[in-house]
Amino acid sequence: MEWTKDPSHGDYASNVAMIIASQNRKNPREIAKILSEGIDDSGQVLEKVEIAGPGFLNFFIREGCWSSLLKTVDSEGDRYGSAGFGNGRRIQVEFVSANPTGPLHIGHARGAVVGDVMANILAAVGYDVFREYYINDAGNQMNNLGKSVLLRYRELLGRTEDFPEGCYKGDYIRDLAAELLKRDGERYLDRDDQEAIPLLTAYAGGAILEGIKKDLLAFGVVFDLYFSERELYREDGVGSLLRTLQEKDFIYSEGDALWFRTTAFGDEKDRVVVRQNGNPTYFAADIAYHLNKFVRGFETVIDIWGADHHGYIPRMSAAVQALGYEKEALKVILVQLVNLLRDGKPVAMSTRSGEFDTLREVVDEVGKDAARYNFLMRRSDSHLDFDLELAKRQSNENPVYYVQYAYARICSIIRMAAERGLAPPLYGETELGLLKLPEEIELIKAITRFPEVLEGAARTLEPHRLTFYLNDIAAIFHSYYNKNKVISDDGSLTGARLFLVKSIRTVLKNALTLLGVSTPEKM
RNA sequence: GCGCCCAUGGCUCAGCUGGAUAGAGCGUCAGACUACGAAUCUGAAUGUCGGAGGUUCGAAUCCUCCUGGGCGCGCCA
Repeated sequence: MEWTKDPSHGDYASNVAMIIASQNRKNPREIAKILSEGIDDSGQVLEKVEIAGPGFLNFFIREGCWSSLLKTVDSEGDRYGSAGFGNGRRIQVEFVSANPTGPLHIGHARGAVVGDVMANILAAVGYDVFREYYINDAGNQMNNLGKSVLLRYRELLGRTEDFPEGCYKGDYIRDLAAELLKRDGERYLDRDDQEAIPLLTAYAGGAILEGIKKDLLAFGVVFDLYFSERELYREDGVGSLLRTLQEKDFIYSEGDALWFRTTAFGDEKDRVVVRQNGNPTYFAADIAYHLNKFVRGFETVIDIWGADHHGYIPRMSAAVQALGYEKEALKVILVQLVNLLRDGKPVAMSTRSGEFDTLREVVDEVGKDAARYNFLMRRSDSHLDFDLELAKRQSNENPVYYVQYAYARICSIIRMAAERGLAPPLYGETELGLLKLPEEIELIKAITRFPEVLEGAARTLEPHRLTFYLNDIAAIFHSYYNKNKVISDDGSLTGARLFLVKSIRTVLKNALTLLGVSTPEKM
């Protein structure tokens, strides 16, 4: 059963007769006829049922019936649209998870919004959602961070050394070094690298992570837990994982390294989990982390990764299966890179250029609402152009305002009505049968679609469906608004229309809230 | 070389997992404020859905090949 695109096909249509026919090699129109004769319309909602085309069943709903669909909007209010099919099952969304080696950039911002909104959506359909950030605070890159700060620190004290490959050159490193000098004085100047680097790594990593948390907060993104990779090692998570895999005979030794037989689960080659030098790989830690997630009781685990990591999926999936979990227990959403533009021209993504590229700077410039909305205007696995000037522009080129404006307009109407002593009625207090203009029926249908859209977004893990839906319903409303007056001399009609626009407002509010976008009553 | 993703109007993209005449926004052109907010609306033009086969009642959607792009193929993370 689906909504029709063409009114001449009725309101709903079903292709069920064609499906049955193709399975039984019968004439679809005859099946459709049999089906249509057996329809139980005890609720008297059907105007007529037609058999059309190759065997479609087209359902025409009686005019007066639509408004009854608005009852739930009224009774559910800010819960309208939400559902319970998640059944309280525990689901974890892991996202951002950037190394604390530098501030978040624009690419992380997209992942942050996709993850955050995905979590909101899943919570709205009844899952018990947990948001988590995996801190890669172990390994070489962190070491390089500490080294970078040390070098800048010594530089400040007049001791300049070569800056090796792999070290971080951003200005924030100089800032960290200067702060350290101010705080701790010269005590690291003559320390051995082996001694000094871990200290500076801990210092810099901690400071950067605090910055990341603040930036995310300003972006409206809050985590239930920041999970530390180092913590995982400290609790022997990696060691015990390796023992488990060994017991299950998924590990073998070759060339002085330990290999994980991921090919047993469809990976194209086996992967190293312990290097020749005895250190576990990043992959080993990541498996241990995922095992930890399942042990904590999450039934489903969603990872949000940059699309450049797509090649990593088969081995992670293999690991999950090797540990005895269903393949479907791990779901990966890939988020494509963002092209940052200014007036159509690419913004240099280097930190040196002084141009905008961090999450913080972008949010400061264009605002949280515009940034978040823009990141959700495409499927997450497709490239996204993000134009700073366009995102700031308060015009029809900027879809956030289009939707927020619809919301503000409705608020304005309701304010205006209140000045005349009219409050939007409750369901049952008004004659909704008066809403029979085609645009009004269209609006009611659009309102009705919201729970379906939300459910679809949850099932497919596609948050962009909400923005497309919002644009849709806002457009129908704006058009209606320009053609018709809500407040008129006709008291009954005014009441019915106030109820209608109030219902739209509820949907806009609920959907925008899921996106983490504000709902201003005046703009 | 192997693997994954993508190709839809001038531009940027949707297309509800196989349905009816492929839709939006931007841009272009022509219009609408003495009426609840013009950050809005109305109308017009623009398509061999990259190409070629195949599957079937029916394909932008599924299968194969080709072309053209992106990404991945580390004892990096």
